[in-house]
Amino acid sequence: MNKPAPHQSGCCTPLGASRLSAEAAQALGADLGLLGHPIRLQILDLLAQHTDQVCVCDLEAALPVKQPTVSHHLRLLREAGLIDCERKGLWAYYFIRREAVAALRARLLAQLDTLV
Amino acid sequence: MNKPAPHQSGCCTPLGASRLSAEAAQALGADLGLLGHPIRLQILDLLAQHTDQVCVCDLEAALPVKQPTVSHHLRLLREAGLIDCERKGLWAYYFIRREAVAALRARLLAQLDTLV
DNA sequence: TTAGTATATTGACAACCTTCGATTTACTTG
DNA sequence: CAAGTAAATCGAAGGTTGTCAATATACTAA
Repeated sequence: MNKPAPHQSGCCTPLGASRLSAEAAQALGADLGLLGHPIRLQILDLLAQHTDQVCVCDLEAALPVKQPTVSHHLRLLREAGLIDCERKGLWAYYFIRREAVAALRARLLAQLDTLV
Repeated sequence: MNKPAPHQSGCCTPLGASRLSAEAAQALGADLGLLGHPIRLQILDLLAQHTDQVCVCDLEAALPVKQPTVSHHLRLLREAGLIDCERKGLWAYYFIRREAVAALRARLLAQLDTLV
């Protein structure tokens, strides 16, 4: 991305680079973007309040979207490592990976702290 | 959204409702979605590391997008109350509203804690 | 008043995301 | 084996979001 010529008049002193690199902002944005969807938040919440595994059919029943959509969001959360599943015959049982959620929480918190 | 008939076979015990209501999930998702963009994160970071106000032209110089795009993201952040600005003649000086960021941080933290 | 400048807004376009019907896959059971 | 079922995947439609050129706005200064 080529920057335009700076202003000629002295409105201000030029800033240094952001502490947050473009790559770091991209990564943090991806984390936040993953969490930033109501269905995914509800899935995480449902899984978080059950110590045992939860069958997909129960998630479908608790959520206001159809089966392929639930499956899609489960995939995104699984690919991000926040949840995992175990297949037992026909059924799939999902569970939250609390250590991954805790790590994500810690990362977000660390970044948010620098903004306050 | 009409739910399909539940399975006939006993794969599991039906879940109760999520602790996170659909509305709460929507609101939390909006908060996260606002933060979940690299340019907005960089803007917040740039403003956060300066105690004084920052001229728009400096933000433009520090970001890899063009002027209207910067203006667009500044508007979203301002409408969310996370930043504000003061116009001085031709120039606009933006600043972070640390108490609003802190409130957002607290809200996110409270919700994330229930997931761990 | 005229020319010039910084920022905001508009409008159009592209990229991305979400959703769901249809289908496939993988399994169980008769 | 064939029939049936749960979940994943595919593919298309619709919606939202991000981007920028062009323009408008609001101000300064000659």
